[in-house]
Amino acid sequence: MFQSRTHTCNELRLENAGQQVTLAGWYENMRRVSKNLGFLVLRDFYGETQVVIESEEMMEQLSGVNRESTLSVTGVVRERSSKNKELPTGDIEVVPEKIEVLGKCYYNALPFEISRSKEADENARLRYRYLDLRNPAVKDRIIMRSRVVAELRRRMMELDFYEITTPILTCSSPEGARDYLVPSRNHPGKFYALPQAPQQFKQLLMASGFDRYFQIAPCFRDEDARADRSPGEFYQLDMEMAFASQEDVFAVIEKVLPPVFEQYGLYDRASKAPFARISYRDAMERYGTDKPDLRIKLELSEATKELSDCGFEPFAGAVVKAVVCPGFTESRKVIDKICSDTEVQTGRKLYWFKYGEDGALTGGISKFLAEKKEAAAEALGLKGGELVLLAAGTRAEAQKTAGAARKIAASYAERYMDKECYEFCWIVDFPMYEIGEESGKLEFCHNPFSMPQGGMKALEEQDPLDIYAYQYDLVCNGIELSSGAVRNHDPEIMIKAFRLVGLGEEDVKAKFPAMYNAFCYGAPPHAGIAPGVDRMVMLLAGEDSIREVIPFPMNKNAQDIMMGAPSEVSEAQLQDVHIKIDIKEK
RNA sequence: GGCCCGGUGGCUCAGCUGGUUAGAGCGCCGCCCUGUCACGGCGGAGGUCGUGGGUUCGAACCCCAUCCGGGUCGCCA
Repeated sequence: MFQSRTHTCNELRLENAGQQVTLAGWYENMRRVSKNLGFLVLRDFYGETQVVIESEEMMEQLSGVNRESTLSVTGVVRERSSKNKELPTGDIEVVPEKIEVLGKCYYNALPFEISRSKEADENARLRYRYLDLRNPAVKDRIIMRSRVVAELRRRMMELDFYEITTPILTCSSPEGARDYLVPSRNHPGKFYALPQAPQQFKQLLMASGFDRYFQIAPCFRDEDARADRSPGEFYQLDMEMAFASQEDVFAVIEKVLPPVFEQYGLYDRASKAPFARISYRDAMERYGTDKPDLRIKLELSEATKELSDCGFEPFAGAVVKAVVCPGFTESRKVIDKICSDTEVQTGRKLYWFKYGEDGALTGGISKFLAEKKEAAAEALGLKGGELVLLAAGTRAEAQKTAGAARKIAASYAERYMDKECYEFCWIVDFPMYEIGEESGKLEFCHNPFSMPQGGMKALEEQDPLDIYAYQYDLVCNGIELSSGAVRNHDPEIMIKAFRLVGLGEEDVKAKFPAMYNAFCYGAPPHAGIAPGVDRMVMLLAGEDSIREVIPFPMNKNAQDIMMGAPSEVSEAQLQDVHIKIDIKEK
């Protein structure tokens, strides 16, 4: 048996000098100064400690040991003659009497340098994730995630929410993302599905009489990955409240999230309750997106009336949206960059002109605007010194392009952005229905379980396209953290809502039998939300890739190249679950 | 599935308009160095330039195909 450690590698200080100690950890590095003097760095979960080698014998013993082997070091703590202020243990070193190799590293060339693994090839990092995670900078993200999750739990419980687990093996749901399927052994030809979210179960908990539910819930969706969307599986802070309105849900989130963001995030400022509430339509008009970054002080202006018939061909008969950038002093080069970046991102052209201190129009498309100068200046509130960026097209195209230009302009000119904070907002009043682009027919805009604003009366009397849902998104710094809704708990309203898109009572019963039946036995009005945990931690850590905050992430193609998942299975296993493989050749 | 970017020693990358023997830093090996802390100095090993085909007197570089990785659009109630 090896000697137990007496201290961790981040524990010893000057006052420990003279003590006999045993440390254990990874052999990170050796700075060899001579034949009989070298400085070995020992690293464990907690930190690192310098071990000074002063004998030729011990130097020789270690010359046969590869870095990243695990060692046990027993010796005496000594004050360093030259201290390292950068290191918590930098005042001392351990003079070893005995060094024992606990776990040999068999390779003298690693796939990448541990301390620089973040620069290594993604594939190598994933394949050797256990080496990647030895890098403190990588490991710290995972620790942070653990602390954030613990803090979210603590705060939810403090608000009388109960964490309740819901099934992982459940049934396939007809809407939404592709399911992950699990074949059933006892029921030939039938399948379980992994839940895309605990949506129906949490609503059933409400119908069961639970008042406040939450769960750090694993969710499974078989959809393609993005930098901010891990393939296959992810976690949500899923919550639901009975006898609750939209405002009740907002109040909980506004209480729970800002302190966690301030405590664990890059920035120590987060929005205070209440967060800004912006209707979906307003968000599109003012920011050109339904997930606005409110740290950017610019907003879109409407210039259709003044400019659509100014004689500039691309504006003719089009909606024109403008981004007015006051006090713009950057070079022509920067303006060109804003335009080209916007075009790359949206596929649409961005136009511009400058409004001088003297009221003169210069640059860009200014010569087309001479006649409309006064009207435009008034409509856009120009005072002098502005750069005006212009986008044209259908309303949606102009909004989207100007929205992108707003973000890009702010990224080139710092004065338009107070970067060092977390700006939350609620996007509310999403339309209940829309005309599907493919079908050309009326469809649910988001979630068929949402309560239409105005209830049955709205469904019966209003144009479906004018009906809003009690459906909301939580947005922080331009990132969508969550959708949520006041649910439709009334079977009659549910059926009516489905009727409008051409589905009937039988469809509701067939697709969501448990929920429909449960709601026929007296259901509480309820509402909830489910912010993405991975995405929140990513935002707090300032990481651009979601893989940095997941302990064992899959690659873009939903493969775990370390474990080899997905993998083939034996014929016997397939027979057990009544599966025949039939792969079509390309 | 579409589009964009990339693939060059173990790792990160440079390599111009196609032109001698494909370079650098890190790591590895050897020698030197008694206080380093990204230790330093000297020397060395290590390359089918993703793969296949083509153009050319000549290809890491140009063309075609293909594989792999990342990003993005579709998709994600």
